[in-house]
Order: sequence, then C-alpha cells, then structure tokens
Amino acid sequence: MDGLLAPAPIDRETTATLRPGDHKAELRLWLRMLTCTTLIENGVRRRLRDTFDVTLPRFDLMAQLHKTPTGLTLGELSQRMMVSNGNVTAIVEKLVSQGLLDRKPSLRDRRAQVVSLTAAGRGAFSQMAAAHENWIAATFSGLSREEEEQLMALLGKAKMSARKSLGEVS
Amino acid sequence: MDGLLAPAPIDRETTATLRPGDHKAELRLWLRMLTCTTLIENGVRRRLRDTFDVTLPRFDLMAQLHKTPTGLTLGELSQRMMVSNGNVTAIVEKLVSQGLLDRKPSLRDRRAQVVSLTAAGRGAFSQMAAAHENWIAATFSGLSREEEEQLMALLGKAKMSARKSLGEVS
DNA sequence: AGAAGATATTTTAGGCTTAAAATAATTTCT
DNA sequence: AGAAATTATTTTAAGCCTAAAATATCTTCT
Repeated sequence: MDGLLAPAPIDRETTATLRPGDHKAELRLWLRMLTCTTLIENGVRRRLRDTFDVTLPRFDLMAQLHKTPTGLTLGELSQRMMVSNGNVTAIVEKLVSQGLLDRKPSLRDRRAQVVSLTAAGRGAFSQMAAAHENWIAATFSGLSREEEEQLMALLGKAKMSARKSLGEVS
Repeated sequence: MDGLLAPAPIDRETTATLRPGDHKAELRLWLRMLTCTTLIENGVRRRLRDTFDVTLPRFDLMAQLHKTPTGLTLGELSQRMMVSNGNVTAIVEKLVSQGLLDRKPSLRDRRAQVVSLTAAGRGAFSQMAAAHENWIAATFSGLSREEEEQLMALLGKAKMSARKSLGEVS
C-alpha cells in the first residue's frame, strides 16, 4: 500500500553520482589510501635504489616478465603496468642496454616485439625480489593475518567499484 | 616449568624482519593496494585534465593550501605532499604564473617563502574540489558505509605499521 | 585484390619526480 | 661576536610519465 507511493529506493551509487553533496567520508578514505600507498611506495623506491641501484619502474617491469617467463609484448607490459606505451618503450630500452632483457620481433605479428628476462635479468631479479618480499612483510607486520585478509577483501571490493565507476565514464 | 625452556615467543614483526621466507600473502596485499590506488589515481588524473585542464600535482598542491588558508612555506608543502623540495618549487612557479597562487617572503624567516591561494585560485579550486569529491564518492559507491569505515581503520593500521617499519630503517 | 579501419610501437613535446649540489639565511655553540 | 652546524630554497642532471601524432603492419570488408 505504501510501496506504491514511496519514492524509489536510492542506492549508494545513485546517491553518489546524482546527488552531489556531502561525501567527506569517502574523500578521507581516498586520501588515506593514497597516503598509505605513497608512503610504502617511497620506501620501496628508496630501498631498491640504495640496495640494488635500480628504479621501481624497472623492478616492476622485470617482475611482470618474471611472472610470465614466455615473454610479453610491449603492449601487454604497458597494460599490466598501467602505464603508457611510450613509457614502456623507454624502460625496456634501458634494461635491454643493461643486458637484463631480451627483445625480439614476434613471430606471428611483425609489428610486435616480445620481451623476456635474460639469464642475467633472472639472476638480478631473484635477489631483488627476495629483499622486496621481506621489506613488504615488515611493512605489514603490524597487522594480524586476519586483518590482512580483511584488508585484501575490502581492497578487492574497492577495486571492482572503482573499475565500474570508471568504466561508465571512459 | 616449560616456560623457561620454550623458545621466546616470536611476533609477526620479528618473523617478517628476521626470518626471510614465505610472505606471498603480504606481497599480494601490497600489489592489490598499489593496483587499486593507481587505478583510482589515473581516473582522477584523466578527469581533472579533461574537465579542468589541470594536472593532479597542481590540484593536490592547491588542496593543501585550501586546508591551510593562512598559507604554507615550500618546505611544509613538500612535506605534506610527500614529494621533494625541488618538485614543489616548479609546481608553485607554474601556479603563480597562472595567477592562482600568491608567493611572498616569510616575515620571520628570510630564507622561506609563504604561498597561499589567490582569490582566483580559491574560485578555481572550489569548482574542482566539488567535482573531485563526487568522482571519489562514485568510486567508492560499491562499498557500504560500514565497509568504508573498516577499510579506513585497516588502512590506518597499515599506515602506522609502515611508518614504524620505515622509521627503523631511515 | 584493394581499400578502410584497427592495432603495436615509436616519437615528440611537455610536465612530474628525485637526489645531490649550491646558495642564502638562521640557529647554536663557544 | 664569530665559527660551525642546520635549515629553506633553488638548481641541475637524469629518469619517469602522459597524450597525441606518426609509422608500420595486420585485419576486415567488399
């Protein structure tokens, strides 16, 4: 009886998109997430530099190749690293010149190049990855296993929510 | 009786720092946090550019000044933005030349300069901040109020943990 | 086959970022 | 006061990053 006359239910998404207003809580959440990430990222960056004289982007790129030993094209790399194509070109160039990466034309597509770690690259990455893993473990040592799992799940939700919200725009 | 002979209890922190080993869970957590942040950050960057033709660093700097209307020195700005001093110099330079910022020597310290928003800067920032707040609200619309609070709390813990872990090194 | 559209990469111009060195002013110590 | 150490900022060199345009190749459609 009152179901017919009541205003349509408004979910959080509709509220957020259509009702500009007070969203300070979300703003604070975003700023905290950004601060937290930047803090950790700057720490990793500094330690990679001090310990291995390598930059974070180069380490990240090598990590992607380590996850896929059969190699990746530049386009796949730029997608997985969430950076532009031209950016990847330059970083690969640098790592190839250092003998850490192997770059060869794709067999199936003459436009594409496949990049993979050289033996030297695998060796260097192994060292860095082990140290990196321990730094990260120390970074999160203030959280219990259960809290880590909760954080993981909530970030997963946030990621999906953000993807949905962005997809509707781009 | 067995308290005396049992090995000393080892907490998570000690484990992480002293017992290099398997910390894949923490690594996955960090990668997810980084992905999530980068995803949102790239979205904000693109929309600031498309809608207001402004970069994220400039928006961030103006946001800091908006929070402190009495003005900030370049050093305070660099600390709050977690970027280097030289970086702030260049961004301030740009915003001053656009008439959005006012820069004047500090009265108490002739080495320092105090920066604040001009009337034009305040006007421009208000517009951007309102849109930004709504984008962020939409970004997190997939989370309930309770989930947002949990995420906020867990990120707070992670931040403290990371700060502690980093402080011990630097 | 040939044209039109899509895709992979590179190039270019501009901006952000850092670390380290240099400069100028302040504070501290004697 | 004067020297030494510290602090605020700028400069410099190198690297990361993007968007947009250019090039080369592939795919699709007729």
